[in-house]
Amino acid sequence: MKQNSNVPAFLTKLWTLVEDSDTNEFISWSQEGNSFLVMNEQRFAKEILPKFFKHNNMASFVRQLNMYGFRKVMHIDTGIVKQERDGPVEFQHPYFKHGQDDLLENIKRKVSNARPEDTKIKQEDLSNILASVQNVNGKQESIDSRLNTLKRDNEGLWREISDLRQKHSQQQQIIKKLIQFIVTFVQKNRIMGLKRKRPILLNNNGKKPKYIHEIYDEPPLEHNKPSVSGLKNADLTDDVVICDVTDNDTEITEGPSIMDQSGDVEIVEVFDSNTVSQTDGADNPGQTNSLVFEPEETTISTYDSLPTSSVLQLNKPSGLSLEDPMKMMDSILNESGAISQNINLLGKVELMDYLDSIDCSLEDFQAMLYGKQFSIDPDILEFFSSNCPVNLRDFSICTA
Amino acid sequence: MKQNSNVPAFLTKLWTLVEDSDTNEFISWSQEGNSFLVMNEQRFAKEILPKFFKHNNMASFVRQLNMYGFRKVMHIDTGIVKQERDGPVEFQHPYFKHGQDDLLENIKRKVSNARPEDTKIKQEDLSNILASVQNVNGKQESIDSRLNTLKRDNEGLWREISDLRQKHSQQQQIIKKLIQFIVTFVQKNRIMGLKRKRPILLNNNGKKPKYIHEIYDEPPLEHNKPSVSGLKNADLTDDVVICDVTDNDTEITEGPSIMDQSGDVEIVEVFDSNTVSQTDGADNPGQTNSLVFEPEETTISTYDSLPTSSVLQLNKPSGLSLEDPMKMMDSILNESGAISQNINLLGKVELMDYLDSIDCSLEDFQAMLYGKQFSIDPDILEFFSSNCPVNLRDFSICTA
Amino acid sequence: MKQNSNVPAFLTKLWTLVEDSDTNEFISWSQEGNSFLVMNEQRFAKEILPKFFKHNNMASFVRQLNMYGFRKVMHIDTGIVKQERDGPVEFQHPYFKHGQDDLLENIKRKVSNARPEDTKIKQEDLSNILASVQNVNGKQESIDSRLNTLKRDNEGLWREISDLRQKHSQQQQIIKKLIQFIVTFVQKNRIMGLKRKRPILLNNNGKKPKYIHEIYDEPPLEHNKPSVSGLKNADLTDDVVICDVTDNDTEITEGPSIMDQSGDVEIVEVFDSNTVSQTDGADNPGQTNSLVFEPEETTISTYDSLPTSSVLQLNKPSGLSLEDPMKMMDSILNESGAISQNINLLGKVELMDYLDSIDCSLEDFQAMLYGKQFSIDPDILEFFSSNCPVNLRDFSICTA
DNA sequence: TGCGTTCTAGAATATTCGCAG
DNA sequence: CCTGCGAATATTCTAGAACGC
Repeated sequence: MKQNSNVPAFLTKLWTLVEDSDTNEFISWSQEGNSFLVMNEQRFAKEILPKFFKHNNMASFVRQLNMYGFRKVMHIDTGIVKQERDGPVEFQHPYFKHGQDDLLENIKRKVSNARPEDTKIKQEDLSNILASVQNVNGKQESIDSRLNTLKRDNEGLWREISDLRQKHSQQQQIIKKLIQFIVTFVQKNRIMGLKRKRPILLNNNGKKPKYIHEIYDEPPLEHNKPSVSGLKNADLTDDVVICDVTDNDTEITEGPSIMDQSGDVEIVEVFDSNTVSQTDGADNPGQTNSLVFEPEETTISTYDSLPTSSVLQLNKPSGLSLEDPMKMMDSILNESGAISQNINLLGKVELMDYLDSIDCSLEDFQAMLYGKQFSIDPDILEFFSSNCPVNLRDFSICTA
Repeated sequence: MKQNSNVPAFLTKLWTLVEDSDTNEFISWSQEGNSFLVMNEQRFAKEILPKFFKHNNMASFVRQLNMYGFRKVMHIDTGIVKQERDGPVEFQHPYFKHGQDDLLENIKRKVSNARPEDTKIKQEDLSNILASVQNVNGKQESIDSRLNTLKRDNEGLWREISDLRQKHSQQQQIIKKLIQFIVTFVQKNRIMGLKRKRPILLNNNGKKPKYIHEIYDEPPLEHNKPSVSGLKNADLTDDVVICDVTDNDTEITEGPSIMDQSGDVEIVEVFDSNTVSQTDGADNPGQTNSLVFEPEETTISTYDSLPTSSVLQLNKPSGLSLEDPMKMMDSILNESGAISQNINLLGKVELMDYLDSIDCSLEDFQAMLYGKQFSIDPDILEFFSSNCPVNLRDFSICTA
Repeated sequence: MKQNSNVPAFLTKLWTLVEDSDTNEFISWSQEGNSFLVMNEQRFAKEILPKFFKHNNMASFVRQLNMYGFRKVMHIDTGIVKQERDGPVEFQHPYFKHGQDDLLENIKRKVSNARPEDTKIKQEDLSNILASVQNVNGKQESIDSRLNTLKRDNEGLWREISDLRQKHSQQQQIIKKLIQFIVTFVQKNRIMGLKRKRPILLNNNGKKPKYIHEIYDEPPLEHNKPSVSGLKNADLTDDVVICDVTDNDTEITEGPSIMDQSGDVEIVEVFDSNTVSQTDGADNPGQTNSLVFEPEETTISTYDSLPTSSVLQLNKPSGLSLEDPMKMMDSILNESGAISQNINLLGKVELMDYLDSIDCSLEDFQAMLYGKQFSIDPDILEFFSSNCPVNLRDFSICTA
């Protein structure tokens, strides 16, 4: 009995056992040769098995058969309680056939790996799934807290933005007020100063009171009407009347006296504004005009097209016109789209009328006046000192 | 007779039993061959069954038949005639037919449903849960990345807001400086020009009442009418009335005297401002006052309550007062709560004293000059009315 | 042999078997009475078992024993001495004891509940896992919606910020324009008004070149000194010198001619500008220049120390100078880094040239009215130059 | 590690019991 | 009472597992 190759001992022993004719009394091939029979189970176990194995238990033998894949062949009479001896026990295996010992090597012993594949895999799956779920849960908590953080963050952002919006709005208000103020101020200033740039008519008669009377008592009625109706002629009723003091010795005499005190030189300019040039172009050289007083066209082009090149503006006489600021303001308004209404303030006919009248008196007044020291209205000061309860600390200007 | 394959013993035994001609006496095929008959139930159970099974109970036999899906074939007379008992018992099964033993393997024994329902459901559940968990995991990754994106987004937002805050602060600083500048500028300008708008009292003779009468009682009424055409004719009666001091030798004489001292020209202003009214209230009719020089109340109400009706402001003589800008600035400050300190600059008593003194000379100075009506350059008006297409609605200034 | 209660047949049969003294040859209680012995296994199986069971297999008997929890009692010699084969087989069960048949009911047959333990536990796990997964799913939906909400929120925030940015930019533009405007305005105003504030020399001879010499060569030196040393005295050398044209009949006569046409009064100003000094550098001492027109150094230092005491400024005649606003604006521009270029506008040589020419005419004009020279309060200048740390680079105004 | 032995358990079928219709 | 079926048990075959070699 040789066992070559890697065929388990049990198989070779079994093969030998079944082949051996000496044991045919207890164990032998079936007739078809594809199975074997154990005739007298009890005697076989007690007498034969011990010769080949370490035991005499039919059970152990059967266990081995099962372990190698042998199956018991069921008989119809199985289960019948036979008083006498039991019928033979038959086992078969696809690779256990008579005369074909070479098939034995195909018979493999079973290994206990069936279960793990099934149940344990499920367990592993369960464990994995469980772990996965818990993992997801943990992550979810993290996500949740992060979400809450983000949510609070966003709320903070909204508050910030709201704050910024408010601040912006406040600034906008400030700017608006500022612009309003500036517009008004410029208007005022213009009324007072801008007109001055215009040619001043020397009131040859020297009778300013008289002139005033003329203006307000007599002529005013005349030039007021046109100014009410139209816009532009009113301007012609211009402003100031300048008398060249150089011609006037007495004045000159006085001037120097002042000059001696202030240490400044006197310059006597004779302004002629476009107004004058328009009405009395012959008298006013165009050059002078364009240089000093032609605010309209020149100025506009200057500011609109070259808002940044102030130098150029300055080089342009018209640029000096006080109309420029207004233009600039206009451009501001245009660009910012913010205060277009203010523009209208000046464009109104009513305004024109009013301004005309104001202009007349103001300019006349200023014409004679500039050069004096001004004082502030105490009331205004008081107003400012008492009318500003609001906290302006943002502006870190400290009062002495 | 061996039963290979996986056909249960019962089926093979049954098949054998029915086929066996030796047992035809007790059990045999029906005539059609699609069912079998048990003739002598009693004897069959006691004599035949034990030869094939471990029992001799017809009940057990029937139980097995039922277990494999066999059904008893009910005869019409079964329930009718009870006397005819012990008639043959007939059972049938779709796959139990005469001569077709190959169909036996289709006959399945009923099994307890517990297992399949249990284990198989678990498998399905496992699959479902696994898929669900994986799905959740996938979603979580998505959520996670979205969270991170949002987080970065928020960080960006914070940076943006920080930037905006900074820019706002910078703007605030700019505006502050601007306001400071303007305040200072206006102060300067005001000192120089603001006062001029006030009526100038001829200081020489101290005949303020006289002057006032001249201005307001006589001529004003006349030139007011044309101004009525505008909005507020009262406005046209404007601010300043300049009487040419040249007419008044004495006055002129006095003016220069002052001038000689301060190095300034003399201006004689006729104020019918509250200042004047305060000092000489009796001489100034309240009407005139409010009309021309009472900037505080009138102006304030005008600007504060009607910030948009600049036209009105302009038409109101008091509106023209350079105090308006200050008021406006004040309102700016008040609202923005920004530059309250600046206010104080003007509120000092020292300032008042100084201003008072300035005022005196200024008014004197103006008195000699004011008297002319001003008009605005129509070109400018036109420019403003036509050159501002931009929408400036943000600034809620409404045109009248 | 009756089997009461619910004790399985096997147990009662076994008990009977063991108890039955007739079978003591094959099966009996152990000496301790806590187990039973099967002496002749083979004979017991073939002779005894069939009498109680439907089989004669020792294996089936053992299987039943195992099924009811009986355990085989291992003998020390088992397996050691094979010769002494077929020694008695011993089984024991905690509730299978001699004389205590009442314990039998405690013996429970094993049911294929390996499943329940396994399957049911799995079921619970499955349920838990399933619930957990569903829970997670629910949370995830919540998170998802919250994420979406946040996302939309963030988008809104971005829009808000974009809006704020735009508004800020618009404001910035407005401010920029405003500053440009103010700069220009101040420039104009300065040219027109500032200069006037300076002492005007009545150029009686009408010799401007000559005038220049006079200013810079002779008188300037005198009043410059005080202004250099202190701040305020220079200011007192006020502004305008007004000459009453009424004195001059001829001029008046000419004026009215114009006036009749334009309806304006003529004003004659006497300017003394830095322009003059530049164009005629040799004639103008640098000192005078720096005093009057070189606002930079001197002015800057002045402003730093007294930023808040505007009152003082007001009280200081020099504070009236229009150069202050420029300085302030300059500081604004410098600090903001925005419009610093505008500053240069005033510092340019071209500008100077231009201003000079303008000044000549302007001053001539003002000469008659202005008579005093203005100077800036150095304190104010200093304040502005040092008190504006804020950066305004956002104002992208470029210098020419 | 693989194989053998033994004990025990799993699984399928078988037998029995009992209940519901 | 019979039929069909659930359920528990029984029987059989096979497998798991522990242990030893």
